[in-house]
Amino acid sequence: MRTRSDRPQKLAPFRVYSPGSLGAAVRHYRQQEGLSQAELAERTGLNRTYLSALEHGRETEQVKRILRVLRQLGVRMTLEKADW
Amino acid sequence: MRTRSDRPQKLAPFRVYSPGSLGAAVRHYRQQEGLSQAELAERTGLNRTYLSALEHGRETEQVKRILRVLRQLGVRMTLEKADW
DNA sequence: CTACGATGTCCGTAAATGAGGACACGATCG
DNA sequence: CGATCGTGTCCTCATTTACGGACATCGTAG
Repeated sequence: MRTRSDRPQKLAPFRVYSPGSLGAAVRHYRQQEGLSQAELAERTGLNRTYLSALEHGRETEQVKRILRVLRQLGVRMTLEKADW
Repeated sequence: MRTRSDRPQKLAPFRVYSPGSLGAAVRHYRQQEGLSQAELAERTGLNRTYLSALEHGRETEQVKRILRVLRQLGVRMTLEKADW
């Protein structure tokens, strides 16, 4: 079982409503993990340049399209640390 | 305050872990709104062909990349009806 | 000061992908 | 049956975008 010693901690969920907020969340979680862009890039097989752009909410027509669809449907997107 | 007459209803949140699950969620919410792909396409200014592909989770590289980053960071993405 | 790590950013290129239009199919309606 | 609607799918074209490499800046440790 799990002891409640060091609490799982109510990790605030991130509300994603734009490419910018998505990027901010990614950066937040990346730093929380103590990873550099380069390390995360390597682990995910992605380009560091891409990650930098992602965190800045740039180059993401795609994300905007999807968020537009969700907004139109009245759906909210949230990100949160999987506490398990 | 808010009366509990017609409950806000515990709308099940969707867990997004792949392009496919994202598509399934979009379809679910679209139908819940009683919209056809064509109508949603018009309202969002997107192409119906694109929406069809999106709902089918047609391996959108973009989404996969982002989900890969989130998974690597141990972050969970969820979609849910904004009940307001 | 010097060295180094982290990050922002620019460039050229190749690949991914959305737009638009068209056609097929199945279901429903009259 | 014929008409219509919703959706899947295919094609082509133009645009978008990620990759890779390189360089500049900034902060910090030595």
